[in-house]
Amino acid sequence: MYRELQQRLIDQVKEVLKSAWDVDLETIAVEQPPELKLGEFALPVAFELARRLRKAPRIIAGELAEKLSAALPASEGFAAFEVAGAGYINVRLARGAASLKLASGRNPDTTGTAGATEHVLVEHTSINPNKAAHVGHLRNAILGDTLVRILRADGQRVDVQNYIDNTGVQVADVVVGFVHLECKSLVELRGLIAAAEALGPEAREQRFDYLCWDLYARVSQWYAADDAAGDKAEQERRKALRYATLHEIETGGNETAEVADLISTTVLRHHLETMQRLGIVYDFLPRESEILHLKFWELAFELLQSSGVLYYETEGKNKDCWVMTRPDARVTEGETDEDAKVIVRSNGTVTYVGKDIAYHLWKFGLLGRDFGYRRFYRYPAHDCWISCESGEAEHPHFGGATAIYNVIDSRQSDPQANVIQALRGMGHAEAADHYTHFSYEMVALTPRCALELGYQVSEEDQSRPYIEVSGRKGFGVKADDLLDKLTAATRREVDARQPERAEAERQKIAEQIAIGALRYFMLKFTRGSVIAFDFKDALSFEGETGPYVQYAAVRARNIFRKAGTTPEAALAALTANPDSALPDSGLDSQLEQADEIWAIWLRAAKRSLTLAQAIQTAEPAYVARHGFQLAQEFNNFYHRHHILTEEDPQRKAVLLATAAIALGELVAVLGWMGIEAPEAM
RNA sequence: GGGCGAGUAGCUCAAUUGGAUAGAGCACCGGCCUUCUAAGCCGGGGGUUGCAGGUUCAAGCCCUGCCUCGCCUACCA
Repeated sequence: MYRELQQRLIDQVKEVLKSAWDVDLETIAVEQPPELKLGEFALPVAFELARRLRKAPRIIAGELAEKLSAALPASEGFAAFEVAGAGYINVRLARGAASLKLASGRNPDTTGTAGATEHVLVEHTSINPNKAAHVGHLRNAILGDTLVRILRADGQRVDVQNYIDNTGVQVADVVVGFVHLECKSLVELRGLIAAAEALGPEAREQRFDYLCWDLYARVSQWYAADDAAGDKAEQERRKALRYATLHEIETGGNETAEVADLISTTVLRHHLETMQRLGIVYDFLPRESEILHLKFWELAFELLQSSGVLYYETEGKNKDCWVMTRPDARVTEGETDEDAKVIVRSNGTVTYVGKDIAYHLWKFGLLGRDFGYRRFYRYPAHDCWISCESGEAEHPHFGGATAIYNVIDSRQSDPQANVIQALRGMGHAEAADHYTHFSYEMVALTPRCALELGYQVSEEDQSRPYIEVSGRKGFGVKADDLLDKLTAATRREVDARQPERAEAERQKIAEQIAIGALRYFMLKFTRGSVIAFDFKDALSFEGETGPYVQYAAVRARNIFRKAGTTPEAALAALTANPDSALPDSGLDSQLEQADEIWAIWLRAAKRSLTLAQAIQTAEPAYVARHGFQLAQEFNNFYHRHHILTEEDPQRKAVLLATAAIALGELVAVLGWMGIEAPEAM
């Protein structure tokens, strides 16, 4: 609602400027005064006009305020226009009227920026299926899932994809590990997996993706051939084995490929289970194996050639390669562009970026070919599909999106830019414009955390603020370990605070709080900052944390339970009495007198503004902050006003309605972040 | 060398994208549980926003030049 009033104000300011002074301004800055008592909007526009109109800002502000006051009557919700400071115009809302609107449910989520016609495709998680998920993958999945939730809250149609690179070198490395280091046959591997699965989810360390974690690190070490048997020749032999294995996997139809498929599929299932613990689900899992076998690249190659995006290099270091000019390249006429991006190598094989271009043509429905589909994983509410060469006859259609978001860390910004450049070069400007690389910085470990986990940390690394996580080195915090640790910590608290509750209930609450803590932790940082992970911060449940926000919601719920009423009834009671909106009546005067009560209504009114900002800037941290601030305001309100013992019925009605609005807003915002408000804490 | 990101309180981070006195959390110090749950509330100290210029009525934010750190920049995927 705040957003709509802000837009109304901007439009009116433009109109007044035009009619009174014949001034056109592109943008009108609107902000909020530093203190709530000064008003809800502040216009600094008079400063901008001072020179132009040859008048002091305060004079202009006074004249403008008067004209706005006449043009925007109280019936629209604006109560006063006041000149303040050196020339600001502060705008006050009619608090009672605004609150009544909110109480009657006129506070839409949707921003109206995209509309329901947009078909959005969000890709996130995309973990190489060769080892257990770690804390870095959690940031990706939580950011991606939250993006999906806020886009859906905005009314957009969103499909969620998790890309699976099941034929890449990372999977090949684990295949080399099982086949050549562990000397396991396909049959033996099947037995090993069955045995590991039979131990159940409690035997974390024996779980297959955990075994792969260790093996992957061992293989990476083994390639270096700096062990006893190793020399230069041995190193070459091992490297050759690596690429031969990769080649067999890419080609398919052999036992090596079957081993790879078994490994990647098993690990993938564990990733889906891990993410499901956090409430993260997917609609479709496109795999690289199908991009290869269904010849997506061959089609894309023709399109790239005919559009002139790719050209055959005849000279220089990229001789005999098909290359592409980089987006920011400065190419001089007649000279060889040595900096060009190689898409097809001189041996005829295609690079990762090439395959990615083909895949993205499919995403926008520009390739002219589709995957086969079959059901792969069952969620309580829906099926998750996976790509295959020829699948089920009846299936949903994925791809053909009008806008896409790729949640991928900032290290991939270069290849991402290459894909966008290719789309643009092929004449798909529309697609390129709606391609968002949702970029974020990595999660690293603090040196203290690394030492705590028992890793060897060099002197140099110890002096750094953080150390990069590395799957190759087996260096990192596994997602399930972190979740287990968090849940154990929340469970101890819940056991102490809620001893009378049943075991199953306590466990459920503990898990909800653990998820709240983890998801909020990953969302509170803006995308551009590296998260230096530390158990001390992640296991904190006080201050700016998920549990803090959850606790505020639980407190609000307790009020209604003990009062024997519901939030809906409290809001209905408020709106049932139309006189309450009049000045000097209960509602308006109470809100005027108590900024800490009004603060909650105002925060609730900013719902769509927050959503719009979060979407426009692709920054979920705005949502996290909005939730935290609301929780702070609610806790403040909670302490100052004791609702159940309030004797004045009119006053009690306002306080109850305020709690109702706070609760509704807290639950909604937590929902955007994929966090539940527990029954008790 | 080029590209991207970061540099703000002791620590971890914000700052409505150029606006009023740069804000939170943690840590530290001091108060508040016979109350709708203290996973909470109130108060306190703590800042030359990496450095130097510039643009502007107004700069943490924009421009120029430096400094420090991280990532990317391969016919790896």
